[in-house]
Amino acid sequence: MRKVAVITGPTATGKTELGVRLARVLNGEVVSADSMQVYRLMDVGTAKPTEEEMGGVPHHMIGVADPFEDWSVSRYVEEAVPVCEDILARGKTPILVGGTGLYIQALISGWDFEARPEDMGLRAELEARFDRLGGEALLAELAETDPERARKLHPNDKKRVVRALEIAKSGGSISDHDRETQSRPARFDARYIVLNYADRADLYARIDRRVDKMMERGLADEVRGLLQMGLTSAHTAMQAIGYKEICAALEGRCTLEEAVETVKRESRRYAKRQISWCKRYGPRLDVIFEKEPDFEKAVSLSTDFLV
RNA sequence: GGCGACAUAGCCAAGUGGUAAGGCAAGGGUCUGCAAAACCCUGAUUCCCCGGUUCAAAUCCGGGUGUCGCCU
Repeated sequence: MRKVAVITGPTATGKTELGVRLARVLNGEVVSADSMQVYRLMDVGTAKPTEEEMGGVPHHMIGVADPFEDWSVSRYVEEAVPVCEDILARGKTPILVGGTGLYIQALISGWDFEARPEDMGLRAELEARFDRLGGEALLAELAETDPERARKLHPNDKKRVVRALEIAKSGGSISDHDRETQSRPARFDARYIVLNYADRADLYARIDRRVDKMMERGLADEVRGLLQMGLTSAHTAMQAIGYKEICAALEGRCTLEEAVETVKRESRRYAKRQISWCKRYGPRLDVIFEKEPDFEKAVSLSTDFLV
């Protein structure tokens, strides 16, 4: 009942391929859980599956937003939940594939983000005050309305302190909201399949190789095109690894070679954070590859686990 | 061959007599509306080697080794 298979793990482990293979044997459809593949025109740098790689398996939540849009988890949940429900209603299995932990967690859990319109003016104002007065001061302010949250946040954590204050200003409390959403039952019965490599060095080597391939496939041209369209670092889409660094090179702030090295390094660090996030998942199957990925084995382990 | 400079953590690097800053990388971690984001934690019983001066040396002196530069 409402069973969803989740395929996750650090970047460059073969989530996409396993997703497609599993979709075939399970009669499923892939729902991407990737915060950057949602954007159109960002294909090579986000390692979006090609038509060929999708192999006829329906894929959802890819290229559903314009790079200029302010996309976020809330939009993701808003759109991905109905997609999963539709797949289930048609008697098929949603296969959630991606490395954005927050998106996966938000989708599976009962979290919702509705009824709280973004107030960019307020946010900008709070950010300015944070810069002027410091984190301790704003945290003290937050403590007046949400002491619980204030205790948990670090004074340097500008993003979260500002966010908590935004909610406080509109009369709410993140702690109350969290408690409320936490008490809800999960939306789906998720089974987690976590991909990784036995030896971190092998994963890192794959990441490096993949970045080189992205360059061969024209990542620089893709970034150039986006810049020409007017995309700037102010847009969320430009936070994507591979894009911001190449952008720096195109603007003459470093050489292309340096940018590529930075992309590799940032991708490795990103993978490390993903590994850390993955440790929280519940009913799970760890598929650990040795030197090379073994998808035959991964599929058979996964199907056993899911049935 | 001579002269000079330098030698501090994987890398960059501060410190010039009082008990080893900082940055980057690496590792670990947090995560409820930008998440490929943001944030937190961890590292030299020791400063190229040997000897000396001193209560005390990464810091001063002598020698050695290495690197770089200049000169012949």
